[in-house]
Amino acid sequence: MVTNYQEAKSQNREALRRGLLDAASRVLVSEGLEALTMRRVSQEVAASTKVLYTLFGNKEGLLEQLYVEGFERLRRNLEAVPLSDDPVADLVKVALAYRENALADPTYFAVLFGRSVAGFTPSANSIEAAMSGFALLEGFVQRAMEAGLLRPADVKTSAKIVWATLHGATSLELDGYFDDADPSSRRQTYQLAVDTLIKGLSRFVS
Amino acid sequence: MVTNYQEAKSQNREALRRGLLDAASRVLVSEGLEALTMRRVSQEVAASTKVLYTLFGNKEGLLEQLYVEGFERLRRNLEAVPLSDDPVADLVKVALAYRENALADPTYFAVLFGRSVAGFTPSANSIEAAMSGFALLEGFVQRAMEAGLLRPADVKTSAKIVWATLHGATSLELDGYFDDADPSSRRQTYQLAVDTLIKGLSRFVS
DNA sequence: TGCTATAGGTAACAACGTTATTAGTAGCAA
DNA sequence: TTGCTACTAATAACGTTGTTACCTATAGCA
Repeated sequence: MVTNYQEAKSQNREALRRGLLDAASRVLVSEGLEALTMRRVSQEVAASTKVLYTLFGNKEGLLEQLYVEGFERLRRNLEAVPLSDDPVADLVKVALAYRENALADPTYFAVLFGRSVAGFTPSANSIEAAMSGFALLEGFVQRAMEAGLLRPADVKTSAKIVWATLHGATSLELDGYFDDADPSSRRQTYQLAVDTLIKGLSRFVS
Repeated sequence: MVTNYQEAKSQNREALRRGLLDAASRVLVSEGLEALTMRRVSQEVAASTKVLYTLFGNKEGLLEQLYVEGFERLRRNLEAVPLSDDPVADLVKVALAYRENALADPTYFAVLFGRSVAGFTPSANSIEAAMSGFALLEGFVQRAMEAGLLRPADVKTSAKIVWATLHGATSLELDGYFDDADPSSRRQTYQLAVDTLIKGLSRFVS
């Protein structure tokens, strides 16, 4: 039947797409962004570059899929944070998870937020798909605000402020501007940034 | 005399270097990072690419000079902030200037903070030279802290936290994640981020 | 006037993204 | 089985990029 054929074909396509994306991820994480060439990725799966072009269109298309994948990984890592009965403590935990996610795979972080990846800017469509991680952050903020722990304000704006702080501290550290002696003091700087942020958002000052 | 000859030669070299760097700046600002090729820059000054290689070594050398130039521009823009007798208000003004600097020349911002500019990572030497802008920020923080307006803390760490907030909010806006309806609401979001930061750092809560 | 050093132009090389051409394969109908 | 159609992938090529080997020319000096 035609439908089954089409279905099987699209399943094959999906499996192939997934395999190619994983190959690209492997190259990206283990060899860096410079090594992520069409030839390198295709040879990773022992095929020609043509496969990449039929499935992703061009390199920008491949990068866009990696971009979406990177945001999914971020969301999964933020979702893995266990909830307690203290919304503010949970917000701090998710803040730390943001940094951990970036430090675990810095090259992915570069795909998500490195401007200037040769002519790559994610489509509005991809950006929207990527915002689910932000929506998650927004949930944490809303929860703390509804519990009366944060000063009443527009939730979306407050969440943007939270994201900006986490993102700025993480970016500067990854770019080497927090090069204190040891890694633990960098972690402490991040911790203090989060503390300051919470203090600024809090209804009561401790 | 040898010294004069050498001096004249090095002056010429310096003038030439400056001219090439300005040409590269023009291309970068007006045509974007993709257009910044060795051939494009050399044709901007009607010369061959060889000149760029004798003066900068390779493309990474040219990017490194643009990196230093970008941080000097940032420092100049931050220095242009007029001082008042309110250290906290001045800190807010310098915070706004950070954003303005980035929005004025986003491509320069990409050179400074875009990871993944094809294999470009600034040398430790350049990073150090670039930190003068940060030192300036540190001065504003110190002034406000010594006036008793900010909660006593390590000045350098507090300045890092300030920088992280400004940088995060600016980066996310430039990357298109603050795509509210109009630009003025983006400015307001940034303003609120700065307010929250100040509140978190303040000794007294208003 | 020659000698030396060095800077700059030309043309080429290797690697990259991309595509035109070609070959092969799977499904379908006779 | 035998053609026909659609589509996929391999190959080889093209244009552009960073880079360099080779050559030329110019400036200073004896």
